[in-house]
Amino acid sequence: MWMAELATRSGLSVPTIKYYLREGLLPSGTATGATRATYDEEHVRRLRLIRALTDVAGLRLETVRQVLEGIDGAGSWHDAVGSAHTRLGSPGTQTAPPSAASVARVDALLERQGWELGEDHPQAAVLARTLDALDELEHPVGDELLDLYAAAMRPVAEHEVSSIRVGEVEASVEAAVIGTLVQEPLLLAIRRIAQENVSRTLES
Amino acid sequence: MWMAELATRSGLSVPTIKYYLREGLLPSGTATGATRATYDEEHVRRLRLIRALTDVAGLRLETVRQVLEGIDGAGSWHDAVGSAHTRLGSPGTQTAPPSAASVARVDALLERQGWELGEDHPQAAVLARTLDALDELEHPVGDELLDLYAAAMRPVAEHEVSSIRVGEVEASVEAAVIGTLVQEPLLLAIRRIAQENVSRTLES
DNA sequence: GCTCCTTAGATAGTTTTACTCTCCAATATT
DNA sequence: AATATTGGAGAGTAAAACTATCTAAGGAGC
Repeated sequence: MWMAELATRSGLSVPTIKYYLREGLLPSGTATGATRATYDEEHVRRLRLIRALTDVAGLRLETVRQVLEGIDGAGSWHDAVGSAHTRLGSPGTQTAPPSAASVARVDALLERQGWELGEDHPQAAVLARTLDALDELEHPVGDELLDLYAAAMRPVAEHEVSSIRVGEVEASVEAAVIGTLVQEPLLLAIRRIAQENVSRTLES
Repeated sequence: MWMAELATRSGLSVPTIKYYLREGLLPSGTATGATRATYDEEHVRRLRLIRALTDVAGLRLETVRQVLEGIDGAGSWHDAVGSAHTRLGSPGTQTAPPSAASVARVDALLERQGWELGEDHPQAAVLARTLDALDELEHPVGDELLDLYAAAMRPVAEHEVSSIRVGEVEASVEAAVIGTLVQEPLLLAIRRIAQENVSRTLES
């Protein structure tokens, strides 16, 4: 298909797609001359993934680019998710290093849960920095809440990982990123709904 | 304290604080003349909350402003969280209305869980739109995953809500917003760490 | 072959968000 | 009285994500 069809199929404008090509988010089509190129279903899928990662998961384009590079270079679920997590850092703009106390608390959590993580893992840093932020707000969270979160996420993670590992590795690498990033709003929305219902029950 | 001290105490620059004042994110200090005003601890707290909501929870300033208005006007946990959720919509930029099929699936989920929610609740819309997005990515999620998420979030929500209701209502309204929004990265980071560990276990 | 239309590729312009800077007159401080 | 700081207002800036324009080269229809 040509550019015009790619635009209608993906629901994006031609200038936007050109912009994504320039930014390295979308691979070039197959050139059929100096001013012509054809695109395939893979390009449509890629565009839909880009929009899901920006609109649904709330990632910035630069982060999307790095995540996509990770997809293209990964050889397994573990690779893909690890790569995505490495690029992600935090959802916000935090960059300051976490306090030693919070890092120790995260290490203790991993120890209690029997979880292993490489040195300087970005999610561990996010965890520690968020603990710092909550302390500064005079709203510290206890280890029991962290353990509760871990206990809640363990079966979720088990189901999510195992449900993806049925297909072949190549396709499942993309599925890994979708399962991790695009499903996040699902989990958060359900948490918020649950909170409101608990709150309503206690109120009356 | 004066502006200069407020700046050092909050870690923000004077122009940034002036900007927040202009944008209605921070209430004015007590004027002691035409060109002087004093600020108190409440201002320091408010600034720290603003930075946590932007840097940690990833909210835009306009959303922060609406959430803060909700805090100031709320009379209970339920009010505060409900107001925050109303302003939030989705983390990304989604605005299109969800499909009828997804809305029906969300209604069925609420029914199965015994949860009630007002008409057109924003989190229900986020849920439905995310289901649509996952369908378009040819990565549909089943009702069993939604139920698993709900089962995982139920005890989490119960703990979070009940642990806040110990103090008086006034202060707990702010705690409600912090507990909901600022703790989100904690939950997501722990989910990602859990996923990596499950993945590592299955890999070897 | 000729005309018209679309396209690749490049450059420049726009919009939004979140600041950051500059002024000015009025105070405080010294 | 001299100097420094502040409140308030307006303009300027930087980054992100598009959006528009331009040019020359094809290709499609006649």
